[in-house]
Amino acid sequence: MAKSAAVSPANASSSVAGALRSFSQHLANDGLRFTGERRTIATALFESDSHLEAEELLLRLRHAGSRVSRATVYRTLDLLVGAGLARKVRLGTDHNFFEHILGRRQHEHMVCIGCGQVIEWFDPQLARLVERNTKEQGFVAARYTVQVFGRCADCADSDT
Amino acid sequence: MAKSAAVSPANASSSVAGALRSFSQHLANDGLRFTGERRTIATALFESDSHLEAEELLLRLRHAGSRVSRATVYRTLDLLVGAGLARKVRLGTDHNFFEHILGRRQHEHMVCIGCGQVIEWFDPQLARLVERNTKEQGFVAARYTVQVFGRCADCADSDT
DNA sequence: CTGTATGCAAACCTTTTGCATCAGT
DNA sequence: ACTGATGCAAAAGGTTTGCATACAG
Repeated sequence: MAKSAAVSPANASSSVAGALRSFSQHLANDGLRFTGERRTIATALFESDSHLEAEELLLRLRHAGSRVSRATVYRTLDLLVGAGLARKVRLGTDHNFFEHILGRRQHEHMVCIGCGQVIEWFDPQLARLVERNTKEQGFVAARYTVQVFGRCADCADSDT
Repeated sequence: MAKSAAVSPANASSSVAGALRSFSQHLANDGLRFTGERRTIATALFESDSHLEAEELLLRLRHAGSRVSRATVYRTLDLLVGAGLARKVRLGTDHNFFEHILGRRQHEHMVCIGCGQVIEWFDPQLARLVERNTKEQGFVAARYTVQVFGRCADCADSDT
């Protein structure tokens, strides 16, 4: 699927390049190196159009002929999160998902407990609501996540 | 701390009894047994005034002289969640917390990344917001959780 | 009595880590 | 060259499971 220097999501390719540049700079700022493995992993995440688990990402890279190790995948994903270029989210399972942040506004997830489908949603009022409640406590929020579990339209229909 | 048939949170003792009754009925409905271990574990959770990890609960029971096994603690906590008497929440760490639902309205959590303190909060608009957004997708929500991470008032102050 | 539940310890699974080797800068 | 990065495999840590034994209904 993902070739070495893939072209993929056409309209996103320029932002992928920009994100890689940004990642590289973040690394340099911290005296860290922009290695081939890091570029490969970051690219795979940036080109993915939704949340991805570490194992799935590793599999894709392996299928594409890359020899990166599982450890490096985890280490790099953490670096991406630290650089503010990705987000780590829990969706009810026992492992994490990662999703890049490429100019998309923050969104939350609805997880269907019937078919596993994940729907992204956004409500401008949510941030305000969180802001209001944290401020009330003198709490300085850095980030927040919302997960809704239930049944999607299709699965709800088949409930008779 | 928690004696065998402790008196504890005075004002809650009657609801603890009610919750135990409810648990017992749920079990009976499913052809399951209300064993001594299940009563012990459920009581410990019901008497706890906030979120508790399985390991901490096990420790408390052991200190109180109980011989329940870790496996039974996990199995029983899951039963309680299934019975709608408890909630399993993730607060950023790699393990779950459990909190009983004894007539308290649903609340969300703010976790301080400085001192680990967890603040509970509630906003009547939140449920409406979630409801509105799920309905928009034809999604039937069963439950939702919100976690906010940041620095509490004290920790924010010590940031210079 | 019958079928569940328990305890124990081993298994699981994702994520992390130690260490020798490799490669950016 | 210097120092950080990688791969491998083992360790970790919370949670689950298989199985023989022990009880609730």
